Amino acid sequence: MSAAPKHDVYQAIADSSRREMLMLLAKNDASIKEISEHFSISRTAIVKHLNVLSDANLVSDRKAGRSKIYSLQPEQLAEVKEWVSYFEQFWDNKLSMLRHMVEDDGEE
Amino acid sequence: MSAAPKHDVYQAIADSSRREMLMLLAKNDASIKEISEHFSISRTAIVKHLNVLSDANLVSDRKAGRSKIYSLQPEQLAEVKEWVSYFEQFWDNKLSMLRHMVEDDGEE
DNA sequence: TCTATATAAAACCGAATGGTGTCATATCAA
DNA sequence: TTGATATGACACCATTCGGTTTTATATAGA
Repeated sequence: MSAAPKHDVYQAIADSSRREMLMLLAKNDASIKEISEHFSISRTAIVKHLNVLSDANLVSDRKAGRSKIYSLQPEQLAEVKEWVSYFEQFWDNKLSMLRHMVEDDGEE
Repeated sequence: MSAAPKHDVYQAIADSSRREMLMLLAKNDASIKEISEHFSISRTAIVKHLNVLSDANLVSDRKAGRSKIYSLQPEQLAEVKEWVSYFEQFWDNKLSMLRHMVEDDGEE
């Protein structure tokens, strides 16, 4: 039922600036201007990155006066987690066993 | 000490063909030809993808007669897992708490 | 109303990406 | 040796990506 993302989450997190933006938004919601202050690239470039994150449903935004506030929407990251989890058995058995034990409550 | 990857792991897994290749190699080592048979794109394209995976240290290869056999080398995926884990608290507290408990043995 | 502020929108650019096809080389097997 | 097989190495192509600058619009406040 979730909107089909134009950019998928893997593509969205492929860029380190975008990963930093997600980390930033994990701490606090922020306007475009506030986000820009943490990076050396232009505001336009920031907005493009935010659009990619938005297309991948990793952030949401709301208007507030003349600013646009972005919020983290991390649910889609669960997909990445799931995918990577498949490989956990190859480097850490203890953890993947625990995961199986714990995660037995409503997976599809 | 690990060789500095030219392509990073996030970029490597951004492409769905490359993710499929990793899944494939998780089941069995495979030659370029064998891998190619699972995809509709050209062998040349396959090789390029494998080079990206190799640059990111996600696969290794060995020569065997006239074939080149690729193996999964999943250690670098731990980095992705770690990064995504930071966000787990936002959608699953139980798991991230457990992770902290279990993972307390030698994380530098 | 006027001005400063925050964002939007568009055109442009070089480099990287994902793909192709062609030709060359190495190796196995008759 | 010869032919088929598996890979390597190029050159080429269209599109996307990450970035820029410029111009326009909306809103808050004095």
